[in-house]
Amino acid sequence: MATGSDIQQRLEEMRAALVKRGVAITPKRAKVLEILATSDEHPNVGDLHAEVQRWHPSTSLATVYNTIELLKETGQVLELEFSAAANRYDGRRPDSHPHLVCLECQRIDDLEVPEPEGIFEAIGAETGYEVVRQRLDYYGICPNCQKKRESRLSGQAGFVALNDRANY
Amino acid sequence: MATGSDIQQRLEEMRAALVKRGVAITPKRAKVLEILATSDEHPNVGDLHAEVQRWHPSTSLATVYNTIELLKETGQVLELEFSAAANRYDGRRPDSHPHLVCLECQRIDDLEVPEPEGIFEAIGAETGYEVVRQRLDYYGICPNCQKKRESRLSGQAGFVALNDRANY
DNA sequence: AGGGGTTTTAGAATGATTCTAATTTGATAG
DNA sequence: CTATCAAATTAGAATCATTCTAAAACCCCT
Repeated sequence: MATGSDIQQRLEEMRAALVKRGVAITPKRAKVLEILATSDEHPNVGDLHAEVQRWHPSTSLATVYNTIELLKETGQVLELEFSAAANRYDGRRPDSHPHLVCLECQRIDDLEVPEPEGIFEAIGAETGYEVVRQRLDYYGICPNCQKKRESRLSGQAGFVALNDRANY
Repeated sequence: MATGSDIQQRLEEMRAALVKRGVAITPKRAKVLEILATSDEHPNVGDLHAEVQRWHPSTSLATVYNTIELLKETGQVLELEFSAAANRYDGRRPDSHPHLVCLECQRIDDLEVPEPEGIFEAIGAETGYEVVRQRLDYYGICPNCQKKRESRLSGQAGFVALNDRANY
C-alpha cells in the first residue's frame, strides 16, 4: 500500500527525471505527474486528460501525450501497450505461450519455457480472479538487428550534450 | 521444428473446429487456415490478406478478419494483441511487473510475483536476443464481475442449439 | 429456374494515436 | 517595462487497424 511519503518520493523522482531531461515542469505537466504518481487504476490517456482538465480546463489531449512521451523516454512510467501496432497471429500453437518480440524489426519468436503447474489456480486463490489465460512477452533486440546496429555504430562519435533550461 | 504431418494435423484440427462450429470451409477460408498452420512468422492481418490474395485475388480484408474471428472463437489461433484498446499507464511502479487484467471491466491490478533472478540474461544466452523488458499479464474475470455474472445467470435457461449446415 | 440461407464485398465509421502549423506562454535581456 | 525567442500548447487534420453495414454473390436444395 502506498503511503503519502511514497507518493512524494515518486513525484520527486519524476520531476527530477524531467528536469534532467531538460524540459520545464509546467503546471499541466505537473498535474499529469501527480495523477500518475497517485493513481492505482492504471489510467489511460482519456482518463488522464479528463482529470487534468478538472484543474486546467484548457488542456489538450496532445499535452497529455507529450508528457507521457517524456516520462516514457526517461523510464518514469510503465506503458501497458494495447495499441502499438497490428495484432499478430499464431496458428501453429494456439495455446498461450511466451514470445520474444524484437523492438526493432517486429520479428516474433516462440520461446520454450514451461508454464508453472497450476499457476492460474494459485493466482486465483490469492487474488479472487478467475484466470483464463496469460501473456508473457520478452522485448529486446534480435540477433540480426544487433548486428545491423553494430555496423551502423562503428566509427560514430559520442553523444552531443543535451540543452538545459530554467524551469517555468 | 514442425514437420509436414504436424502441419497436416494442425490444419485438420482447425478445419474440424470450424465444421463443428457450423460454418463452411470455403476456399478463401481454407487458404487462411493453411497460412496460419504453416507460418512461423506470427503474421498480421495485412500479411495474411496479401498472401491469400496471391491465390484468390478478389479476397477482401473483411474475409480475413471474419476467418480469424471464427478461429479465435474456437480457440484455434493465438492472438497477440497490440491494438485492443487504449494504452494504460502505471506511474507508481515504472518497472515492468505482472498484471491482472479483467476481461469484463478492464480493471487492472498489480500482481506481486518476484521475477526470477537473471532471467533476461538467461534468455539472452539461449536465444541471442538482448532482452530489455518483459510483459506478463494474466487475463481473467475479477471478483466484482464474477459476482455480477452469477446474479445475471441465476434463473436463466440453457443454450439454444446452433444450426448446422453442409459445406461448400 | 427459384428460394433461402451463408459468405463476401466495398466502403464507411470508429477510435487511439501521431502529426502539423499556428498560437500562447514565460523567462530573460536590454 | 517591453521585446524577444525558444519551449509549450493548441485545434484539428492525418493515419491506421479494426469494426460495422448494407448490398451483392454464391451455393445447395427443391
